[in-house]
Amino acid sequence: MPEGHTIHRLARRQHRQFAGHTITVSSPQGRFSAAAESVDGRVLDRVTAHGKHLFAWFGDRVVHIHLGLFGKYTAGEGTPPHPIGAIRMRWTAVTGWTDVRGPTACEVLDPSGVEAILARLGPDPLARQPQSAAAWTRITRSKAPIAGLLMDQSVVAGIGNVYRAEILFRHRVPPLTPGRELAETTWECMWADLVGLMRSGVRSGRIVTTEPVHRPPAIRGRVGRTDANYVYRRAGEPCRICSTSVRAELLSARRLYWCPTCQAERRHEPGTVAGMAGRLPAVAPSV
DNA sequence: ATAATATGGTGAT
DNA sequence: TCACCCTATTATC
Repeated sequence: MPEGHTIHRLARRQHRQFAGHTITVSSPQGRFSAAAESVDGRVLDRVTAHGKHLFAWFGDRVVHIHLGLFGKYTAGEGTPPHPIGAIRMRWTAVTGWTDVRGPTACEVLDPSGVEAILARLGPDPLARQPQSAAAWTRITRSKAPIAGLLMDQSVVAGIGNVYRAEILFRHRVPPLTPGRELAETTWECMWADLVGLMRSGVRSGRIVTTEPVHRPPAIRGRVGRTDANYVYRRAGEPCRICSTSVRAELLSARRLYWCPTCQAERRHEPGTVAGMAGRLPAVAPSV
């Protein structure tokens, strides 16, 4: 389930488990064997993340992972299990092991290769010092729909289909609003909200975007799988706020979910906080 | 058993 | 806009 929060969570976990240790790097599946050899037996310095990209630094060689839609990591302590399925890359160290399956990208880069990737990514809400300015510059100069811009990793890095749908709902923004028609105050609210939601996602390992008041009481403190979001994957179900049937349509080959009532077209009113005013608190929900 | 689907991205047309 | 890559899980026959 890889949106930005997943990658940052992995980076943190891998850093904690493996940094400072000698790593045995292999490719049970074989497709990464040659590159694995170039970092095998090195000491891992650190693991970093930007957007959906993961970087494991071994001196001047950097393993770059992008999980894509299907990629997954598994990990554990002790000796690794017998390989089952297609394990592209496996690490083993005295502290344990980790496997990755199905990544879109699994390659060894030099630092300039990393720079090239970072250069084409927009600001990441999960950065230590989140900087929204560059994203706003792109949005306010574009006539493309805001729903598309949010998914464009060169505008904002780390948002995926869930955060996209949910952040638009939480700020009552019609998904097809051209970027240039979005009020700056609305964008500032959306960005601040993204920072909170995604940080909460890193902590919990899931994407919970509903406010407690909009979902049934949590059972044993656990938010139900079907109660975690407002519109994502809820096509045809009643909106949690107004009961209108949630709609879904394909936009650039990705399914877009929204409530046609809560996110209705409305006249742009410069200088007003069109977003969360009077509707949702400007804080991330407690999970 | 087979098909559809999924939180993503690239490169050709 | 489309074809395609990657893998696992869920839905349908």
